[in-house]
Amino acid sequence: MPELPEVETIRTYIDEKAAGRRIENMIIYLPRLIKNRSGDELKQALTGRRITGCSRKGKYLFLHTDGAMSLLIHLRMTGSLIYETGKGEEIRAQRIIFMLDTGRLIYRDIRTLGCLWLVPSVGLTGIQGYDTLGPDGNSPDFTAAYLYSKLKTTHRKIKPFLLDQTQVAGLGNIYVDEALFLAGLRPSRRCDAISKAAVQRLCEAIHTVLAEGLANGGTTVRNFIGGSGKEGQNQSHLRVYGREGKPCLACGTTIRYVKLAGRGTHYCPHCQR
DNA sequence: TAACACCTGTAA
DNA sequence: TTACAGGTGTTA
Repeated sequence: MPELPEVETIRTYIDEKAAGRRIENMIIYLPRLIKNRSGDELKQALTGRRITGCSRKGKYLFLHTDGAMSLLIHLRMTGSLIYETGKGEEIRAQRIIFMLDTGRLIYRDIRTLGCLWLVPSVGLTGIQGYDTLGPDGNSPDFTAAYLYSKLKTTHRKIKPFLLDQTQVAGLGNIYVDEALFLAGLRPSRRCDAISKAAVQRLCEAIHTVLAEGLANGGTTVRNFIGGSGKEGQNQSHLRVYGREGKPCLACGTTIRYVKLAGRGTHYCPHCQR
């Protein structure tokens, strides 16, 4: 479920449930998900450590421990984290289980595209995608002035630019389509051809759609996600994503679906220019 | 910058 | 059977 609002929803939940818990053992069903260590090395480094909290940057989760090393997690397409107490049913597609002093933390992932890394608890992680993240799209650092300075120097199309995590972190396919609709911009618009006024609208639109997603506990599409206890509610608030063939909520024009930069893309041909 | 690769599951 | 899916790193 992984764009910024979904990852942040999981972060809140995990921070609440797992902070203060001690890792007593680990069951690693799929060690290849751990990208920079063997399963045994991960187990060695984390067993006996206490989880001190969970933070997030972009779409990455950082599970902090009281030891020298901590755990960095990227959920990719279908990863999720679940905290369980008691016996419980076996969860489908569980890939790694952290047995805690109270309950257990389960990394679940249907498509197994997710990534976990053992990283230093302090300082740079050495993980390229993480260390090079741009400002979070919902942070005060992500301003219209920043965005304009980046856009004016590149001829890329705006949608792939916004998906580039080194420019702005946390946006994915859903929230980019939603933000471009709110800003009235075609996904194929060239970055250097967007006016200052439109950049202002786009910056505000990004803050708006991320805040909405967060307020609604994230977006849940395709029932197999679920995960962190409860599903999000933002799917019923989407304006264009998944609405191809349906009327635009603003003007009634049929929402169009095209492929852009390899991603399914939804827009209103009348409202977005 | 586009295609492909990594995977599994579901819907057309 | 095929296309597609909330992502991203590598390769042509």
